[in-house]
Formats: sequence, structure tokens, C-alpha cells
Amino acid sequence: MNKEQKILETALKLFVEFGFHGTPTSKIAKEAGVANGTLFHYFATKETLIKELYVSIKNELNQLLMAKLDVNDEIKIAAKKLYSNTILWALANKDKFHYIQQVQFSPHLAQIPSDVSLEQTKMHTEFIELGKAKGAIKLMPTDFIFTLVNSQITGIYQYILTQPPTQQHEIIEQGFEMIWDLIALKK
Amino acid sequence: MNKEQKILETALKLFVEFGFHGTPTSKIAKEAGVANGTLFHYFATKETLIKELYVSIKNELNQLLMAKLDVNDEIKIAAKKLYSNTILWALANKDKFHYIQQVQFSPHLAQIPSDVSLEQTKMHTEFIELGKAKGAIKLMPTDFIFTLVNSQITGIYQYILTQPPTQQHEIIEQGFEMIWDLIALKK
DNA sequence: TTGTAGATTGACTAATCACTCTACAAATTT
DNA sequence: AAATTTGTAGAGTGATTAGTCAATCTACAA
Repeated sequence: MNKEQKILETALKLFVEFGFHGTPTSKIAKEAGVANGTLFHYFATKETLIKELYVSIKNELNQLLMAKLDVNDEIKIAAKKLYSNTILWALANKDKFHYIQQVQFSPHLAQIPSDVSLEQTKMHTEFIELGKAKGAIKLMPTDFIFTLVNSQITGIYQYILTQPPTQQHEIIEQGFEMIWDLIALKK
Repeated sequence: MNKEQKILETALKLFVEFGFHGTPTSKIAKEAGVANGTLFHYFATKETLIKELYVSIKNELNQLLMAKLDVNDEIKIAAKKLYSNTILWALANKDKFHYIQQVQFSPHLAQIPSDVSLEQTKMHTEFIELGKAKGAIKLMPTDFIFTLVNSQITGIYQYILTQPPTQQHEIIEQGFEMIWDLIALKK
């Protein structure tokens, strides 16, 4: 297997379990089955590794969401897909989702160039603006809607974790209706 | 000034700015104006310092919320107070609020005994259950409501940061009506 | 005055860590 | 086949770090 990929995978696992501080590069290399020097061949610094891991995970999620989106769908249907695919992905990739939060509430986030961050939210803000243009979504500021939905997703994800898997589907459904109620323009 | 307090204050500032990893204990001691050994006189390990700082900040917020709560208030009024006092406190104590998030999405959270965490959410869950009993809040699971409101608060806080201060009051008002709409039982 | 317990100091240390360097192997290009 | 680039290894290094410790200071009670 690709060693660069293997390093990223191992780093993810260890960072989530022990934090950035608690994870020495030597441990990452050892557990990934590569030499110390190999790690630094692919990632110049530990900081680089932290950031590239973050960007690669965010891209993975975005590409998945894009792939599952259908331009012919109604806004509400499309929104529901975006929403539930995000939660389902988070549940199937807990470490990755957790890592995103970990970085977002750490000083490392400030290190990521704003154009990279912007690129990653672009798809979502464009979607919200389309929804407003089509009269499906309230004319609130796009950033406001984006932030609300995002935090709602995080909240629902955290709650689902505490519930039995049989309930998960219903909670996702219920959660969507609630958030849609919040942002949909009533006719 | 009390040296223990001074250490906590300095640690907060540095942890938020540079992260746990990027903040050596020696730097905390130096900037707090105490000797290296003094820090370890009060906090046996760096980990202890991280955890005690978290608990002390959470307690501070809870005590403030309690103090501002009036048992004679209607549920909706009381809920609004809890909500807006939390956001106002967060805006006035950005570092502290940021630190709470930082710990909550780090492996350090797992180190905090569950009875301590429980004690801190007790007041909120009791309030939600009172609201349900009085027929003011929907009969959804208490944890679900708690998580939703919490993430909503985080979301609104983050959005407010990007807006001019003149707008803040209105966003808080608007945000409350939205979240109340979500959880209130319609008569 | 003396005794005592806690507060405070800062030099010290053992361990750890991020990162370098050199050597060689494999792949790719010329 | 020679030359060049790229991948991989792992021992080595200098700097840093969390935490220790013996010594002094302060407050206050006996």
C-alpha cells in the first residue's frame, strides 16, 4: 500500500486518540510501518502533516457530497441529500469527522490559507444562494444559514452517537424536518 | 494577585493562542510571573492544569447563568435568559468560550470524570424537563433538545463574530425565536 | 523566640521530540 | 547501460520539555 496514504491514515487514528500533542511523529512512522525519514520525505514538518490531513479529509467529504447531488432535484430534496449524506458519512467515518472538529477548534485552522477554506465552502454557499433565488429558502444572509445548518448537523451527529443504531434513521429524518422548517420560505 | 489564579489566566491565553502542544509549561510560568516550580506546586501535571482550567471556566459560566435565572419567570422568558446570557458571556469572554470548544473536541475531555460533566449539565437538563412538565416544550428527549440548543448557540456565536457589533443584539433575538420555534410546544 | 507548614524559587535532569543526514535501492529518463 | 531522480531506511543530533528537588522565605501559632 501507498506509504503516503498509510502515514495519513495512521496519523488520523493517533491524532484523534491522543491529540496532536500526545502523538510523536516517531510513533506515527512506527505504527504506519515506515521509517522515520520516510515520513519527513512526504511531509516536511509535523504541522504540514496536520494541515494536509485536514484538507484531504474535507475534500473527500465534499467530493462525496457532489457526487451524490443531482441537478434535477428540487431544492428541498437536494438539501436533504446534502444533509443526510453528511451525517451518514460522519457516522461511517467517525475519526475523520472528529478530526475536522478537532482542527476547527485549534490554532492550526488559522494556518490554512483562506482560499483553501473558501474553496471548500463554495459548493455549500452556492447551493444556499440557488435556494434563495428559487424562492425555496428564506432571504437570510447565506453565511448565517450555512452556520446554522452546520452546527445543527454537528449537534444531531453528537446526539445520534448516544442512541441505538435502530433509531438513527428516524433521528436523521426528524432532524432534517426541523432544520428545513428553520430555513425554508413558507409559501 | 493570587498566583494560582494568575497561572490559570495565563494558561488560558496561551492555550487558545498556541494550542496545548505549542504552549510549554515554562512559558506559562514565565508569562505568569512565577517560578517553574510554583506551577507544579499548584498543578501536579500539565494535564491537570488543562483539566482544572476547563472545569473552572464551565463552573464560572454555570454560576453566572444560575445567578441570572429567576424562578418566577415563565419558561420562555427563562429560556431566553439562559440563551442570551450564554451568548453574551461568550462574546465578553471569547478566550474562555473558545477554550471550552477546544477541550470538548480534544482527547482531554475523556479524561474528565463523568460525574463532573454530569454536574455541569444538570441545571440545563432539569430546566428542559421542567419546561416539558409545564407543557411549554415539546416532548422530545431531553438530551436531544439540549444538544440542539447547544449547537445552535455555538453556531450563532460564530456567526455573530463575523458581523458588526451593532447587529449583534438583533441576531441574538432572531436566533432565539428560531430555536424556540424548534423546541416550543404549539398550543 | 521558636517551631512548623505551606509557598516560592530556579537550577537541574532524564527523557523525548522534531527533524537531519548519509547511504543505498528502485524506478525512470537519457 | 549510464545517469538521474525518487523512495526508503534508520541511526544520529541538538534543542526542548515536563517534572524534580533542595534550599529559602513567609506567616503565624505555641
